[in-house]
Amino acid sequence: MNRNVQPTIHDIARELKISASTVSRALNDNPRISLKTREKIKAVADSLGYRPNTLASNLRNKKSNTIGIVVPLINRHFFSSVISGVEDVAYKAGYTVVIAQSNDLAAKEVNIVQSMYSNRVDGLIISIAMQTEAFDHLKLFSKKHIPLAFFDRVVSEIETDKIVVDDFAGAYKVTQHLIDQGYQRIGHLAGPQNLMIYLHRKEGYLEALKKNNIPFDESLVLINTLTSEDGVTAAKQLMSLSNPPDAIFCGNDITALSVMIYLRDRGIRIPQEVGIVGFSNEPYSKVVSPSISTIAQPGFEMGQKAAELIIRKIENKEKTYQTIILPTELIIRESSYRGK
Amino acid sequence: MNRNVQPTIHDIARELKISASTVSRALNDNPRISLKTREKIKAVADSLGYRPNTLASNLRNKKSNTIGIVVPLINRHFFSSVISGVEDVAYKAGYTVVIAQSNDLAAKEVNIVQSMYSNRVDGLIISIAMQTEAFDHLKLFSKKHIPLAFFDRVVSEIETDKIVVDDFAGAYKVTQHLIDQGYQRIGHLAGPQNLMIYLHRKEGYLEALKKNNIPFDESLVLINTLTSEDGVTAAKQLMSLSNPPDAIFCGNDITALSVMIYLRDRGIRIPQEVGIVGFSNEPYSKVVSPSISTIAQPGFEMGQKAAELIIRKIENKEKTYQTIILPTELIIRESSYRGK
DNA sequence: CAGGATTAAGCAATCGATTGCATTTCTGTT
DNA sequence: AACAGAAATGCAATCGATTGCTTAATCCTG
Repeated sequence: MNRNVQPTIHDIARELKISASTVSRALNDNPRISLKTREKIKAVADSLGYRPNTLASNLRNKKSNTIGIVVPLINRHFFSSVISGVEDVAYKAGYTVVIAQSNDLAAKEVNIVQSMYSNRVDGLIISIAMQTEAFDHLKLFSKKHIPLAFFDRVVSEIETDKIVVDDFAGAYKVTQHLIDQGYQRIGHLAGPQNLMIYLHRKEGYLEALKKNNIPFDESLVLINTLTSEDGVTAAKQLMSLSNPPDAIFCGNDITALSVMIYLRDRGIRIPQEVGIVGFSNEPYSKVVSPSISTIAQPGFEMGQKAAELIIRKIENKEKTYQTIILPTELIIRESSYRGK
Repeated sequence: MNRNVQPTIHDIARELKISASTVSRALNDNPRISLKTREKIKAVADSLGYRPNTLASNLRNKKSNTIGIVVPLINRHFFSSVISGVEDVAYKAGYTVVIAQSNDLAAKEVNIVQSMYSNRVDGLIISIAMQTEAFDHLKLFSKKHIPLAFFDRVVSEIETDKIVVDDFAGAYKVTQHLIDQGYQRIGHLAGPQNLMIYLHRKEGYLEALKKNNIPFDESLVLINTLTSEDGVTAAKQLMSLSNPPDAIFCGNDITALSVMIYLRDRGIRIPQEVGIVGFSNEPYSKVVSPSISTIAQPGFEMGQKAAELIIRKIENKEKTYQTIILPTELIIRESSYRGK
């Protein structure tokens, strides 16, 4: 009954007894077609409810006007902020954004990236999964000269655009802050050291200790995957040391929160007895009690920058790669402030 | 220098001196092609680094294997959870997810939806913008028989699949809870009444009052857009009444939090003097102090359900429309618990 | 070993939009 | 009226994968 079919330029052409090429040109406002016919064609297009088939256009033009973005987990404030930033810029520039989440699984990441390649995305923005340690799926993009940009969790062995925050400086700042507050034995929950961000955070921490002549105690640094549960496990381990820490720099706010709750439930006063700082400034860190000191990362801006960079590459306005290091901001809150 | 070109089935065909159709069939494991040639072809495909061009395939098959999802704001826990759920199911079923955010602007929503149509998404999942009041852009989908599903913020005048939570029951439960706790004058911050969710929440609230023979006082119900700022403004207005409320049912957790902070800063004790409840169970609601009582909405599950429904429609396994009403859960926390 | 049955593979059109080159139509001039 | 030159439009191939219909190759059996 109902015509399910979607009209094409040929339908418009038939209606007006002209050729499809004229219709195509008219709809693209090509001056080769007289204004009069152009208007006539557009009127018919409207009346038929014509909408260009982007697929066909993309195939012919070898351009999908699509940017892919791969994140470990969409449902995470930092990442959804980045996506939001990418979408914001991409939309304004006429690009569609395709998203996928790796769930921090290397295997899924490989699949996703290959599927994005098959979908012929014009560019790919990615923050790699925790487990990812082989990069052939990503090298494919650079090999084929398809623009690729990393953000946050970057791969150092692939030369391309990168947007990161200054993790080292952030970690240094936050550690120095703990020291300024009079904390003496500062522990650190670090993330997987194959990821630069966590390595840099640990290095910033170590550097701050060194600058302040605080001896490094290996037993105070624990490496795990920084889940909520990891935080509890680590807190248990740290506090059962014969000489437990009086402050803990957690690799992210998720562990900072779970560590804090664990300590609180054990009757340990924060920040009086133990100081806690996190990293990332999750929305809840500001409103929990005590509120959590942390390092703010400009997620939305990272997304915007990543999108801008990749679009410049796609449109060939830029040839050279750059690494943009965005500044972080130390946010001092209750969990580490003893009024000094 | 470097061949930037991506090999096609024709390249494989030329290599083996066979026809492209055979290659196509072989790669799709069509039994019409002998196992021997199939393997030969796959080997060559591998060695050339062949990846099918999904664009071409989609054009020919009139199917994009893509599902569009439009949300007001990606960067919002409930919505990113839904997206995550959609992505989860879609990925497993071989679909790509295209996202866009309307920023709660009707005009942007219209643009996005039209662009998704042009991109020939196989189905569209959407939660409409607050301001959206005309629905021609969405009717386009139902008119063309392209599967469409609403979640959360649905349009009642379009008949299609819908996934909502039981806002009425949730609001009833949470209001009844306040009454059980001994609160007598219960105010309500409501959202725009053109959106069913907010209308239903208000109705659930009214019904609970009625069932408990509590007279309805119009001055206790304020309608706004439920931003953080709206919460403060509303709290000010409510508390300056000659007979202010002793409890406030906020239309979402965002306003619940801002109302709570406003009251706290004015020295009003929560829950002793004023009880607060929210709606949506944002991640921070559990960890703020006092923690906020709220209604949990299963965002991830909504996304999964929406994806399942729309995929069934896309693949023609289901003809009839359904409205799935997911149950909500009342989570009683400190902000409204006086130990009764 | 002929001839039908079976198996394997190729031809060419198709999806819808785009574009280089060719053709038609119009305009103005002598 | 005829014609050059400009203006307007059309033809047909292309992008890469798919598929109905044929054709070619191989097999089997009397």
